[in-house]
Formats: sequence, C-alpha cells, structure tokens
Amino acid sequence: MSDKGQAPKSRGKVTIFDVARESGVSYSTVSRVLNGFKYVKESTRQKVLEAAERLGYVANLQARSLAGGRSHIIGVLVPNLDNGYIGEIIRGIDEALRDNGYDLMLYTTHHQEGKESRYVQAIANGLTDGLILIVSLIPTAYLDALHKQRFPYVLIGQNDVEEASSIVDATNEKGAYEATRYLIELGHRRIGHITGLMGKSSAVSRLTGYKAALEAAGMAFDPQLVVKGNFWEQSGYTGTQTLLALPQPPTAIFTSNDLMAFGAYEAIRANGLDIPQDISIVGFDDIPQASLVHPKLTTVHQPLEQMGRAAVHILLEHIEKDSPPRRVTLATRLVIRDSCQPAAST
Amino acid sequence: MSDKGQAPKSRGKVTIFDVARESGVSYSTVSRVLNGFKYVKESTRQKVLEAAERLGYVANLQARSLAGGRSHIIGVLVPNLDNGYIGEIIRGIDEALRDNGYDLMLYTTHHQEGKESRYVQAIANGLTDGLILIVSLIPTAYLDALHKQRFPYVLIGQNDVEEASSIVDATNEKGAYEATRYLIELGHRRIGHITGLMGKSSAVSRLTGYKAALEAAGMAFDPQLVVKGNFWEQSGYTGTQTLLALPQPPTAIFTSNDLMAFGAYEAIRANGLDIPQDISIVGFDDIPQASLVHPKLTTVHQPLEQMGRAAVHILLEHIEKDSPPRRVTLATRLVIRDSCQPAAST
DNA sequence: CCAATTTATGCAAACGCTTGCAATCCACAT
DNA sequence: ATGTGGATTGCAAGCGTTTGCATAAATTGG
Repeated sequence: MSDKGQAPKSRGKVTIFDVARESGVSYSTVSRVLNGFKYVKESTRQKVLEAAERLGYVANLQARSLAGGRSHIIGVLVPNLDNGYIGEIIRGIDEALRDNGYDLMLYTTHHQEGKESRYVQAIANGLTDGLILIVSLIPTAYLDALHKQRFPYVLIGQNDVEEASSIVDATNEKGAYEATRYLIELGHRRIGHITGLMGKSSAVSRLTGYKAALEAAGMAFDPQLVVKGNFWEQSGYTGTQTLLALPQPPTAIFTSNDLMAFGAYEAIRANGLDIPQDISIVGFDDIPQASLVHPKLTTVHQPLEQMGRAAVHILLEHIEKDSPPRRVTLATRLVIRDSCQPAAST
Repeated sequence: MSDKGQAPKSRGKVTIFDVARESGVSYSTVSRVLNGFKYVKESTRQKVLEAAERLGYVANLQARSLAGGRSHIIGVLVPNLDNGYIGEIIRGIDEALRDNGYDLMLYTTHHQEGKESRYVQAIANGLTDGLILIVSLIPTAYLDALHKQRFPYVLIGQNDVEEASSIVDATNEKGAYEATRYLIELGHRRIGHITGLMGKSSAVSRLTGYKAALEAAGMAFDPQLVVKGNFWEQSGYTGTQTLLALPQPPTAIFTSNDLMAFGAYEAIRANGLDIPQDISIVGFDDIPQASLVHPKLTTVHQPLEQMGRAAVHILLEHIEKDSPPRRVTLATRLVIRDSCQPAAST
C-alpha cells in the first residue's frame, strides 16, 4: 500500500503559482483570470493567459473542486450499456457536455439493488457538479436525498416522479397512438401489443396510446391481444409466440420497443411466417439496429441523442444559474420502413 | 460567477474528522484504517470502521487524490461511441473496474485532431489513476508523454506501437486466416476482401491473414479482389459495389469488420442478389448486431468484453504493483451463422 | 526491573485551488 | 490639493486527505 515506484506525478506539473510567477502577478489573480472573474484589468488578463498558454498549464480538477469550485464533471448513471437505446442517449450527453467544457463520468449500476443509491451518495459527495439519471426503475430512495441536498440532477425517460425534478422524455403516448393508428390505416383489425416493463412510465404511456388509437378508430380493445413484456428481446420472442398461438392471431404487432420487435422477428420466422407479408411489426425507439435488420423496422423514433443534449442543457442551467426544475418532452416521430404492409383483405 | 444559491454542499458532509471524533482517535489513525495500513491495533480498527459505518462516511475523492492518494478513477479514451465494437469493450472495462472498486471516466475524442493529446494531458494531470486507450490511429504524440511521466496506461487493439507499452488485442491475422479458409473450404474460388483503415494494425493483420489463407490453399492472389475500406458501413457498401462490378465478381466476400459487412448486405440486395444464395459474407468483430441482421452474420468473434477486462487487470497491476508492460493477445473464433453457403458448383 | 525494540497513534505540513477581506490604485468631482 | 468610491490585486484561510516525523505504549531480552 505504501509502495514507491509509482508514477512520479510531480514531474513537470504546472500550477497556478508557476503561472503567477511567469506573469508577475499573484496566484489569486491568476485564479480569477482563469475563472473569468470580473474585476481584472484587461492587460493583466492577457499577461496571465499568455503565461498559462506558454507553460501549458492545465487546471487540477481535484484541487479546484476541493476548494469549492466546480469540477466540471457530470456524472451519468445508467443501468447498463447493453442496448443501443442508452448508447444513443449517452452520445447526445457526451457531445453537449464536450461543447460546454464538461467531462463525463459514467456509472453503471447493472441493476444491482441498492447500488444506485450508494453511487449517488458517493457522487453527490463531491466529485461531480451534477447528475443525469437514466434509471431503470423508480428511484425515489435517492431522489429524495439529492433533492434535500439541492444537488443538481436531471432524469431521462421517467416522467412519473412526483417531486419537482427536472425531466426529459418523449411523447410516448402520442408515439404509440400514431404507430397504432398507422397499422389501423393499413387495414389491420387485430393488432397485438407487447408491453414494456410496466414499472416504467414509458411502458404505461405506450400502452395507453395503443388503447387510445383503437378507441379512436372505434375498435374494441381485446385484452388477449396485449401481452406483458419487459423491454428485452427475449420477451418479444415469447410474447409473439403467445400472440401467434391465439385462435385468432393478430395480423400486426406493435411492440413497446425495438428490442422486443427483434424478438418478434425471430418468433415470426420460427413459425415459418414472413414479415411483412404475413404480419406487420412496428417498434419503438428507433435504435441504430432498427435500420440494420431485415426487413428494416418501421418504428417510432425517439430523439435519443437530442434528449441527452436537452438533459445536459437543463442540468447546466441548474448548476450555473440555479434555475428551477423543468420538464421537457421531445416529439417522437413514426419512421416508416419495410416491416409493415396493408392487411390482406380477407 | 460568485453566485450564492448553489447547492449547499456542506449539508451533511461527513469527514474523516467526524469519524475520528466519533471513534475517539485521531484523524490520521482513521485515515490509516481506511487505507488498510499496517500498524493499527485491531480494536482501534473496529472502532473506526464502526463509527464510519454509523456516520455513513464516504471518502472525498478529490481530497484523497489531491493529497497524493489514489482517486480510484480510471480514464477510458475512445474515439466515439457510434459502433457496437467500442460499447462491448467498455462493458468489459466497466465490469472489471466495478469489481475492483474503481470508477470510470469516459472521454470521447470524436476524432478531433489534437484533442486526444489535450485530454491525455488533462487526465494524466491528476484526476485518474490510469488510462485505457482505444485509439483510432497511432497515437505516438502523447504516448511518449505518458511514458515519460511513467503514467499507467494500456492500449486496446493497436499492436504496432514500438515502445514498451502494455497492449491488449486479438489474433487478427489468425482470425482472418480462418475466415478465409472457411470460405475456401466451402468451395469459393474468388473471394473478395474489403480492408479496414490501413492506418490501423488490425486492418493490416487481417489483410495479411486473408492472403496467407489463399496462399496456403495454393490460390493466386488477385489484387482486383481487394478493395480499400475504412471500417465504416458506407465503405462496405461502395466496396461491394466495386467488387460486384468486376468482370468476374467474387462469390464470397470477407470484410475486415462487421459494420462493413452490413454495408455489403445492402449493396448485394441493391443488386438484386441474395445472401448467401449468390454471395457469401464473413465479417469480423462479432458485434451484437451481427446476430440480429438477417441472415445472421458469420463472423470472426473478438472477445471484446474480455479484452476490456484484460486491459483493466493489466492496468491495475501497473497502478498497484508497478508491474512491467505486458502484451496480451486473446484468441478470436469463427462463429458460423447463416451468411455463407457452399459455392455454386459452376 | 531497565534498556532496546517494535507497534500504535498524534501533529503538522503539504496537495493546488477558490474566495472573503483588506489594502492599493486611479480617475474624477470637489 | 484632497477626498471619494469603484476597480484591481494580494494575503491568508480553508477544502478533506495522506504521510513523514515524533512520541507514547507495549513487548522483549538480559
């Protein structure tokens, strides 16, 4: 534990003292220049900036945030990285952060119970200036804690939190409504739906949208046509098997996300049927794979990257301007590809 | 810049002093206990640990690493998050890190010139204990710097660095050899190859493996059958178009990665041909999408997750034991799926 | 039973930076 | 000249930890 031979960090480390000496001012003035402080004479500012540049000064983040400044690090808490959905959001976050001079700390929980709150605690403890949470389930436990600490955070894709949290999500219900309506317009009369994890508000909203579309079209809602899934591919597969085994199987299926649509593809093929010839499929999310599969998946596009960006913007406002919580809902959009076809006119 | 109203971080912050008071020892003793120091009486250790637990103490990372300890943060530098390849590696890294009590800081360069070295500088400056680099091109510029600072780092998927760096990669040449041999065994005699970005050693090795397999089978190498790609889907598409336009088009194509194989799929379909009926395809990497596309892609599996893990293990050894550089090459494996077929016996 | 070790613990000094407070400037009105 | 007050700048005190050095307690050996 007390080994020597470690990297000699001291090597060539430039501090604000060096910059101060080089530019002939005090170290506090250097700090002020570097932080864009108001009362600094322009000529001084220049001198300092030049010296810093010349010496190749790079701020030491720990020192900075220890001293009460900002670390310019944002923590992103995600359940996992397994599915394209989250990757897309992270891309958006990453880019927006980069544009604003922040760095990204990634925390994955892997759905381990209790771990999430532990992380949040550790994170809020100092290292990060704020948090973006892409949570798997409702995280009341530590939201409370964050809230009490007035620690800046934003939630993505979870709109059923009672408190005054900042939230970014998409028009889930409307998206589902349009997807279903599209199938109806194609002439489908028996449309199956495989739900997402019902603990997530997005899954609930999508189911609601599905029902609403049926109702708007004057079609009866048949409980048999709705089977519970959990957002994972496997559940799309088994769900589809269930639907196909029905006495009167559906001619189209709307799955609550793309991953389950891929599972549906498998199941349909396993039954010797063709997409879209025999069955039409619509997904939700529009992850990158959606346009890679064959046939290309018709799906409800969620502006994932944009959602990530939006979350960053809100978070930064909280951090820098102490702005009040905000809810942003971005528009989804039906992307029509090759997985649907007019219903065979029986 | 001097705004109040910021999160009152002070709220409920438990420090080492609090733990010291609670357990009736000095703060340095607490520090020693927390760092597993040798000379501490067992009873004291217990007292401290209990007090820490009771108070919910969480170490402040900035302070710790400022004071010369370890931050327990590892930086991971990647070019981007666009392709499944990198996501898989990160998953491996993430898990291994988690298992060892480290956190992950993610840096994306987006291929911006000069940015990489800037990051490396910032990172090495203090925040992270070590670095894992999944670089797009040969990064000599800052490798030197890291090396001189004796800063711990590991490279993934880049084996042509002259210096004594730690490197993790896969058996690229062997993998390509086997992929090509497989096609030969299926009876194919005109086998195309779309290369990766030739600035990357992996692309070069795969081309070498391809040639070696041809030679081993006593087949002549036809330069026309090799077209340059860049690892992106688009180049797989155009590359395939080029190959198909040949007077004697190939009956099978081996692409230097999966993404390009997907591009090839597109091109082949665009030409009204069928996979594997008319043309067989083999990819490289085995990213998650490979088993999602239709037909499922036969490809050379790289143990990406495992590579990430390996990188972490080596890095941690460097950090904790100051061990010497090591090179690890993990075995690839041909995964046979549905994208190949025996050559039509003309 | 005392000196020499070995084991435990405490004090104080960093680590590099931000910031409140006090001191110094300087332009302008008196 | 002579205040006056805002614009600038410097000093010193932390922020929460780790660690070298010094000291105290416990052990050992003669």
